[in-house]
Amino acid sequence: MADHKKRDEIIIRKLRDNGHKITPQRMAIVKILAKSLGHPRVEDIYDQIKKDFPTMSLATVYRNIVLIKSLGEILELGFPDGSNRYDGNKPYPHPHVICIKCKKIVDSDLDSLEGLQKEVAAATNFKILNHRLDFFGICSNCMAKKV
Amino acid sequence: MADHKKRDEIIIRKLRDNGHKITPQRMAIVKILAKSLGHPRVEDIYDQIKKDFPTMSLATVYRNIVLIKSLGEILELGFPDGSNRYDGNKPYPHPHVICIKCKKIVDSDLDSLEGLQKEVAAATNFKILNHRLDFFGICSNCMAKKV
DNA sequence: ATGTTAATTGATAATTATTATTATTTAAAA
DNA sequence: TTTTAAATAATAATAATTATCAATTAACAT
Repeated sequence: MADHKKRDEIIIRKLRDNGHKITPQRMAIVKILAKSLGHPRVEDIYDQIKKDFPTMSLATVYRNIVLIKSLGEILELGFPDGSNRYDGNKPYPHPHVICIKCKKIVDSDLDSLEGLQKEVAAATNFKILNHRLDFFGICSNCMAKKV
Repeated sequence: MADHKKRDEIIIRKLRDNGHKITPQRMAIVKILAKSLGHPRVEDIYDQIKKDFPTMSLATVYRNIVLIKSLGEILELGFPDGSNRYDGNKPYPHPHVICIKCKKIVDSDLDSLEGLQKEVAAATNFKILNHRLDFFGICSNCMAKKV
């Protein structure tokens, strides 16, 4: 919880340092991004905030996500099915494990892929800047259901 | 080239075996998927085929991609920016190296991630079925340009 | 505290990629 | 050939995101 508060503050400071105003809507979006552990979608964020800001526009959520993303403070996870989710707590690339049944996303604690990355860079002559690794499968919960 | 021809035939046979008709449009789509090494987009396929079939409908391209994908004969690469590309030659998961400037996609010859996959499965208690690994960077060509 | 101003917002239109619909055509089997 | 279910072309519908623009407001300077 102390961590989440810190994430808020880090993101807000970054916004201020870059000359952006802190509106109540923006603050609310940052707080949700910082505290939610479940990789929320735009709609999840929108729905949550509408409780406090019934007039909140969906466009405002999109705009702020673009902004905060451009500052490097959230990680955008675009999936093959076209859906997007956001991680406001670990804004750097890290492997995810995704349940194809319940759509739950779990962060993996795998060591970094630096070794692989260097290998690939050498083989392809690319300057590698970023990577993305997802594992798709079925979580133990959904497995137990055996539907 | 013999390889490409073989890919054609493999996909066509798979279609026949599953009771699908081989129309000229379908054949053309398969041929392009089988011979193009550049991970074409739907539009690329559409544009190429329109040379031979000026009345080809875009929907036909989509329909056939869905079909061939459902037979496991092409790999769909949905990217974080929402774009989709298709690989008709290596329909199983393999790492890609993508240039963020010129959008070129190179197949990596990395060994499989089976080790990692097992590690992740054990740590998360998931049954892992699939994975996706992309490296993003700048290719040597774009690097040289130094724009 | 108040005024000023550029940034931000809300509302909604536009865009883009994909999917659905439907009348027509056609590949493949009888 | 004839038959028929599958496939196609044309286009409408959908869904997610982005653009537009008039109205509002946070932050700074009085």
